[in-house]
Amino acid sequence: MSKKKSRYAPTLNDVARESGVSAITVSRCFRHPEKVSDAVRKRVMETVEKLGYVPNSAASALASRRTDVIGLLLPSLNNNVYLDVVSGAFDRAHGTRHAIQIGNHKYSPLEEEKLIRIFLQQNPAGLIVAGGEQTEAATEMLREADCRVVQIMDTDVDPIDLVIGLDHERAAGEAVAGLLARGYERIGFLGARMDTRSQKRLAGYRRVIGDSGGEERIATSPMPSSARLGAQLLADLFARYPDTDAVFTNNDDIALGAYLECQRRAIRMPEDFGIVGFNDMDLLEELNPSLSTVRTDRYRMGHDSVDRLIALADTARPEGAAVLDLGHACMWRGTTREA
Amino acid sequence: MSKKKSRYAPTLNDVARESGVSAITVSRCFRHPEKVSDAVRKRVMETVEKLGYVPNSAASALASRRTDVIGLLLPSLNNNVYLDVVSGAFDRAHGTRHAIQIGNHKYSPLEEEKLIRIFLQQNPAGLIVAGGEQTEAATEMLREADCRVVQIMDTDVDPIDLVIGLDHERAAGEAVAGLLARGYERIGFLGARMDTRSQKRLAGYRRVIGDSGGEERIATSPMPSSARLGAQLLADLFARYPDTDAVFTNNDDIALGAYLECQRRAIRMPEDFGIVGFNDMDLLEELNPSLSTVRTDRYRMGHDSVDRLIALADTARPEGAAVLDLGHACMWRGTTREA
DNA sequence: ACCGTGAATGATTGCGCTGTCATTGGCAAT
DNA sequence: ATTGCCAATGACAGCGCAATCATTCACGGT
Repeated sequence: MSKKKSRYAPTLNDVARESGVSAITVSRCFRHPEKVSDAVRKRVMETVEKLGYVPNSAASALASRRTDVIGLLLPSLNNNVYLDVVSGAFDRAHGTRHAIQIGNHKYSPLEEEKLIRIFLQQNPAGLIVAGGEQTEAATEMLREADCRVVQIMDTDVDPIDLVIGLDHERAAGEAVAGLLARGYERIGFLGARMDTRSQKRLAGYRRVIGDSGGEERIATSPMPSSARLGAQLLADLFARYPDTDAVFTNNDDIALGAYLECQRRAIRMPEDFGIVGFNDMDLLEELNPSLSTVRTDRYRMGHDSVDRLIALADTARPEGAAVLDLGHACMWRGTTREA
Repeated sequence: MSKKKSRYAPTLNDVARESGVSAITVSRCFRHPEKVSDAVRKRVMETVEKLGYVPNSAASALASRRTDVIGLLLPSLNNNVYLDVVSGAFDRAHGTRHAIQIGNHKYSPLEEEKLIRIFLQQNPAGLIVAGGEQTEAATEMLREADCRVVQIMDTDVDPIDLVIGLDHERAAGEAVAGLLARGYERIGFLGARMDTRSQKRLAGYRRVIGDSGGEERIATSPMPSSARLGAQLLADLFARYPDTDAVFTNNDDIALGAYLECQRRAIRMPEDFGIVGFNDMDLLEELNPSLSTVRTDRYRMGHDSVDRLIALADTARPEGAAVLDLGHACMWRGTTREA
């Protein structure tokens, strides 16, 4: 046993010799099992078990010009929203031969373009990109890509193969309309890290407020979301619009901050003030009163996009791109009055 | 030209031809830049830029029997604790040629063993494993592995190359001792998902309670942590020990649940009841009163383990394994009295 | 008996890169 | 001038696998 090298790692050839078949037959047992007779496959698989053979993915990738890697490009890893996506993606990939490779571009389109180039160069089995803020070059690469691409989070992006997301503008609009329906009249918007999705939520807020003839009351910050920032934004909003009686927030972190700021100011919820968050993080349902919010199914976005990519792997680009709207659900809970 | 294919993807040879050097020299510019003269390297790198060349990692891995992948084996992806580790690991790997490959074994040692086998077979640049609950076979594989292994989270594991973590038993003991020092006398323990780390925290609780001559008051559940479960566990504890005046909890989710249950029961914190959580999730500092907890540096565990692995890649197993204790910090905040 | 058919299996080749060893040439010490 | 040495660069082979094409063989229809 040398100090280095897992030297006895068996190869395809070892398995083939041991099972009395040719190497390619062993290969087929993994890649195209339907092309091998049951008897042979069983024998080969027993040898595989016995020797502890694990295919060398580098060799496989080199020979077939195709890896089993599904790339998952995200704008952040500091956010529960994306953790849910990751979790769904990994759950679906688990037990398949596919691996998920995460890339984090930190909301930088240039960084994203770089990652897309690197990922595509490795011939992935598929690619999942979050959000539709790519550079032109990146979009072009995705269009030309030799693998299927799933765009997640938003539905209103320029589709390539498949889009799985929701309509943030509509979801926000519905939440704000729900506040109006519940008798709140002077509704504000709190938002942090105003990326495109946040912009869309703001647009939904504006549309509904505009339609209702109400006044826009907006407090935003380019900083990343946090509860602390949420409290500051609400304080800011109150400073400018003291009679605000409800807020719709960009996400649940901000909502929690606003919620706690209300508690500090002894503002009664839902009687005198309403809050609606966005995303439905588990924790916040437990508060008293519990937080009203808009539920989005991030787990399923991750899960289903991997599911579709596995199904679509090795297929040609479909004629028309499909858009899967997973929708949303307004969860009216304790921080808003009854309708 | 086939119907698809990132067709003009340039290879090493293209770069070599274009720069007027041999292929191996281009290779060296990437793998061993110090062995190439500055002039040549500059010229080659310009060509690389010009052609948009990206090395084919499969070919590189096959030829060198070494990938640039650092495996990160985690017991869960539904938990902020591990998200922080992931985040730190990705941040450190960003911009290097190394990629992080996550594996999620969902607290199953058998699954972990399988993942370790698969990962090692790909000749990773390094491996990070969380927790010390491996099967014997898994431990053996890690010991024989042809790459450096970093064990994170705990410090009291049987070390292989490098351990980066903290002493959960000690941290818990300190937290409980802190509660005693703050005048709480009938202290309970709430715990969910009693994995080894939770067991260690429980052991720390027991030690300190035992030393103080107090009575053990323990409510645990095998279920995954959640705020809801925390509330239930506290209710359970009160049912059995109505005079409990403080709890140390397994983690912050449980602590939040206990906190909210106290609010529902109108129990005053910190006067009549103390709570100390574990992990220091950002959100909970914002509560009123803010949650006392034990801060642990998960981000740094992820970050530093990648950092060390990059430094140690291609080195032999060191003689003595090193243990890096990142320590912890008891954050005495609003849910506990002054000392 | 003959052929055609198709399922099962095998032989060959090369994917793109890097380890190894060989070669070149410049320079300091003799 | 000669030697030895080292830095810089190159030629070649082969990593482990799968695409491609070739071969074998059983079987049913005529």
